[in-house]
Amino acid sequence: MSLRIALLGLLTAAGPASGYDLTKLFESSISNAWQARHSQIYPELNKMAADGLVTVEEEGPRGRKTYTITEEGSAELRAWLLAKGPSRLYRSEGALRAFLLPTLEPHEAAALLRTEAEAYSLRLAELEAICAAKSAWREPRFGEYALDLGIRQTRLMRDWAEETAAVMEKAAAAGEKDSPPNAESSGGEG
Amino acid sequence: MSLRIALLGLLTAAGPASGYDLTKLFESSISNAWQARHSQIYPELNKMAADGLVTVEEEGPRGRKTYTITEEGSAELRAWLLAKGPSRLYRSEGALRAFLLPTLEPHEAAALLRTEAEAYSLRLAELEAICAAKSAWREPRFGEYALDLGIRQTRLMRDWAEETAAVMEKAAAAGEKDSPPNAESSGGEG
DNA sequence: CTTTACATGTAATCCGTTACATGATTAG
DNA sequence: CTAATCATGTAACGGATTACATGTAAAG
Repeated sequence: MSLRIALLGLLTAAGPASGYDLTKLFESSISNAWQARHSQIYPELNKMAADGLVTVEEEGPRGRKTYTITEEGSAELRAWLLAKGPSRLYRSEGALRAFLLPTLEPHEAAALLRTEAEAYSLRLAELEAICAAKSAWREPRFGEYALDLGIRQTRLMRDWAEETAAVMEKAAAAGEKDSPPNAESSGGEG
Repeated sequence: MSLRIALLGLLTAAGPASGYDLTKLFESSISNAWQARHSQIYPELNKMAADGLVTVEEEGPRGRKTYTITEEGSAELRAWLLAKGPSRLYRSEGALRAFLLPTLEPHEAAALLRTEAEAYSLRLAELEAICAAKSAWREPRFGEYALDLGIRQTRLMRDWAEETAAVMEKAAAAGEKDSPPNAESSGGEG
């Protein structure tokens, strides 16, 4: 369902667009929250057309089909947004990796975190560049809020990675993986 | 692949466990980053056993099978963590919703954001409670870093939602959906 | 003419969710 | 005896990825 909703949102925000356009829009705008490849988008658009949520208003040069959202499509999008329900589907390979890092030796984990932090820095720079030179949306502020969110999230990941790396480096320096932070008395626990 | 890795990680961190245990561990620990139901976990464990990544060391009362990670399993987990590649699979229905909010009227969006913010507040309280009374992991600090990350992310979402709600409320009060923030001179930019 | 970008699709496979199905053990 | 919890599984369906497949138009 989410893919369908995302497409309806993009069509609302960017105006009529082809599957090709929507594929690129996905990458350049919404990929921070959701991802889809053209192989998923094209069939979905066909289904949506069959369901009356979009129409093909115009056919261009090389088989290009320009989709326009219908009233029914707008209603569907609106209904989805207004329907509550804490349907919080969330998956992040980055967070999963973060979770599993302590299964490595501290110095290994620290090194990885530093690398990750750098990647997040780069990503952050990209996002800030997009923020500076943003494309023309039909809806003026569309994407701005989400971009803001994306920047905040990326910054958070970078900071977390760096701080955690620092902690792990300290642990590595302190000697061992299993030694607790306070290295004074050895509390015997099973 | 991620599911398999997550299970290997949990078996490393928590020690031998049954599919049932792992299902609960998923919910209580890693659900902030990844989700899986028992219907996915049980078959996966069987496949992993077939692949030699885990073994059934012990069979308990009602068909209970206790899985233990093997050397091969540890190697697989380790390899996955050390193998880089910015394979950042990320999906968040919450972020998607955020992205699409500006397609609503500002006052509607604001109301939704307030609701979301409240939900995040609750979630935050839950996570902080887990943080206070955390369970005993085999690896001492396992899950701590990820929990810290989860708390930060939840707080970020709450704050973002509140701030964005404020902006939208202001926009709603200013009158219209399409009026830009600076209502003075119309800066002409292409 | 050749390369690049535009443009759309399908098929095989895998991942994930929901629903169905079963039964043992424990606590009251 | 009954209900709750423990414990494992399968089947049907839908969502997502990868690879395959095709062809047009524009730019050099």
